[in-house]
Amino acid sequence: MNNKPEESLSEEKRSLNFIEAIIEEDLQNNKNESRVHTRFPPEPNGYLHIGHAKSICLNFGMAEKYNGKCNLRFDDTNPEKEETEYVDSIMEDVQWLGFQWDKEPYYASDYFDQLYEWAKLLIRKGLAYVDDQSQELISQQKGTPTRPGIPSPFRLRSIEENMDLFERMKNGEFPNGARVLRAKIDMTSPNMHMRDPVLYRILHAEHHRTGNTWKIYPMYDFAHGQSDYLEGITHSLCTLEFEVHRPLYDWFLDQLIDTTYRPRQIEFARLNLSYTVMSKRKLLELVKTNIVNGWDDPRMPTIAGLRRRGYTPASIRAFADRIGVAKRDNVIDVGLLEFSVREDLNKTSPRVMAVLDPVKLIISNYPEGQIEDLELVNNPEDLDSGIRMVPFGKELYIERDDFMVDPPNKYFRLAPGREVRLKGAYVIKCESFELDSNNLVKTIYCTYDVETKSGTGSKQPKIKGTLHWVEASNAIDAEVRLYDRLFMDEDPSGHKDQDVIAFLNPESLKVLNGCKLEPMLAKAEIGQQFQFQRLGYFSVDKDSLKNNPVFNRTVSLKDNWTKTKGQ
RNA sequence: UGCCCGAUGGUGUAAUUGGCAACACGUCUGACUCUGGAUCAGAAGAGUUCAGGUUCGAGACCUGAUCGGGCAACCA
Repeated sequence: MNNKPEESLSEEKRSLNFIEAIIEEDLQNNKNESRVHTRFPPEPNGYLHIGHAKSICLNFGMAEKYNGKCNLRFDDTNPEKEETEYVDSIMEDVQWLGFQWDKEPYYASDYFDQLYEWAKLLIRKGLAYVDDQSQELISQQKGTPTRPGIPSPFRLRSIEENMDLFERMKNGEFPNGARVLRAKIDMTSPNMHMRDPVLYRILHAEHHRTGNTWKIYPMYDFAHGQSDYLEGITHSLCTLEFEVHRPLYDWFLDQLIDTTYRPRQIEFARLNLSYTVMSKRKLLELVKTNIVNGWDDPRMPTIAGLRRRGYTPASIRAFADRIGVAKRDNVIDVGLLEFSVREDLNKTSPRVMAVLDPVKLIISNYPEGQIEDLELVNNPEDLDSGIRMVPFGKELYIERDDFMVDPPNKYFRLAPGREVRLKGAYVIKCESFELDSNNLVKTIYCTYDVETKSGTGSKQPKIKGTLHWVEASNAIDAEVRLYDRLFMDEDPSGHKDQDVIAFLNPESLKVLNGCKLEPMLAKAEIGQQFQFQRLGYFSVDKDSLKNNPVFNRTVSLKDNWTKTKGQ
């Protein structure tokens, strides 16, 4: 596990976040035998995104830090939305991030029998009843946050009748929506969740694991706390919107369990990222409407998308570490995520030469037909990475951006009469250039000075600019995909009157063909990562073909020139 | 107009029993550089939403207000 940034952060005396403070207090008080057992409880109804990554790092992180355990539990109580495809992707993503759950993955559906028994216990205790009313009626009677609700006419049904009806619900005697099982709590509670919440609904649907054995399914509230209890969870971390559910979480446990052991729900603020949408519903919509190419489209904030984009597990963990946890709403600058990958990739990825927008450069005084192999350092940040040979010759490609016919004086690159260093090769001087019929530069003619050869050359003049290049006859062609933020608005979901679609960035994907790469890249394998010198970090996409590798730009290098240029 | 949360530089997070606000990203200088990257050195930027109160002393405690978020799915 590459966790250098994490290490360096934790070496300093880091103050505790509010969850760590609670855990340490519990530990001191010997609460729950001083165990720490957390869980990551996704619903398998979509792919995990960077917001889940925060939760994963938190839950598994707390377990690691306090020598505890962390379960993976699928919260699969709604068969209509859940699929095994999602279960698989979630397991893959959690492991890819570098975490391993305790024992086997668990499922709320593992507890359906126990939950059913508990529901009957509630009925026997006179704390639950079957309501025959329609959804609309129940919702009307619920009142509003400012107005108390009124009791259902079925609230006073006998225990026997409730038991009978509930069993028949279970047996599938009634159609969807005909009846529900409700807790009998308080229809006037200021907390809407305590106004006789629904415990079970009738759903004639096939469940991804239990198939057709169940005709009734528990609601989240009736399943979550009890599942925590059954798994021995001590600290049940969830996001802020569940804060008002906590009294109910505790109420069920108090009614159903008589041990002193209790899991405790603690809420934290979910992650928001600028220029990004995070709701599963909206992400699903992007996928379904083909605005992006699937859940793992590199523009998606999904873990699968980030992975395909070239983000590393270590960089995401470092990111999660840096953003911290608290209870106030927050919007993290995507720049911080980008910083985290750059930081990681800078130390680990080999440098290579790639010209994305090639223009031909001819060195007039270089021997015709001569090719020489030059030694290039693979990664100056990691001397163990060694060197490689790169062919150099009379005809090269350089980046179109690296030549200007009439440059401003702060331009350190090539221009008529100016000198520049070719990375790892020679200093060249531009003598002339040729335009095509569209007035675009077609060929640049230079001369070189043999004496200036990198490393061995006797002349090492001070030269401001260094360009990357690729020798023409040995270059391989590639497709390069440049990604930009998917949305142009800082807070695309923050507009009540407009859908996020209105803020899509039309230039979020630019596909470049005919890019020229140094020959060793022909052997690059899917998922491999490189720094294209002076351009950014790129990783080999799964769409790559034998003779047409495809590279995704993970993130560009920081670039002061674009900044100066823009001023 | 009910209940529950929250409020600290541009953005996040910190300040352990109250002792004159720290760290990271970003921004701006400068050095260095065969990546306008990295690295290194430095700077600017908040007096902690507001008003009262407790105290020798409050970002921390109390009261009230303001602002923001959440809660009325047979979703999670």
